[in-house]
Amino acid sequence: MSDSIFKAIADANRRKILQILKQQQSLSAGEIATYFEFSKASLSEHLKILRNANLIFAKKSGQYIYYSLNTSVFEDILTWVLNLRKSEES
Amino acid sequence: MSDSIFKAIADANRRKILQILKQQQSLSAGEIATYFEFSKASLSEHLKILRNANLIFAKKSGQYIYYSLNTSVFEDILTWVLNLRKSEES
DNA sequence: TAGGTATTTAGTTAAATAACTAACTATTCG
DNA sequence: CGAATAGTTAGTTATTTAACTAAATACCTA
Repeated sequence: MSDSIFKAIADANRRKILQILKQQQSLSAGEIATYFEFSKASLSEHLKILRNANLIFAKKSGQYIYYSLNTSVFEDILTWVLNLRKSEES
Repeated sequence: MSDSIFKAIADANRRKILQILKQQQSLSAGEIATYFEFSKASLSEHLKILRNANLIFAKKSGQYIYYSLNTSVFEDILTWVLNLRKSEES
């Protein structure tokens, strides 16, 4: 279970990106940027971290790159949490 | 949903502490320290971060402080993950 | 009370992180 | 081709984080 996932979701802005993508299905980097105050370069860095953690997909189409959630990776976090939550079974 | 929880679980050593406490129910700081290479002062800092995030309980007994998991807080993380995982419902 | 053990706090340092601006790459379209 | 747009990469800087050692606090026991 990759450390990069936990690092990725440790940042509030990145968690916000995930929420936005949950709601909007698929958005270009520029569209995501409209939700934030910081520069596009900063957003690009956040997207890279989310991509490296496999939390989002990127699909290039023309001059745009569309991002969407990779919901399957959340299963891993889920498993981790459930394991700690349950009082029996190691 | 507190940022401090995500920050707390972002560190691999702290996640290891949670796993150890899951298995052992309740351990003193010194007992937890035997699982790690780093100093007791460093461990103490990690425990403080986990305590501030409400992920663990501390109960003083004589000269020892016993730590245990606060499993109820994992419900919050669970809710967060489930919300992102499900494809409908915002 | 003095000495020992357990743990935390204070102060420091090195490494990691998040932001910025500027420059670069890729694509579109006149 | 050349300009405009979208996005990333490079390089810098300030802040945060995780570690260390040393000192402080708290409790126990002879």
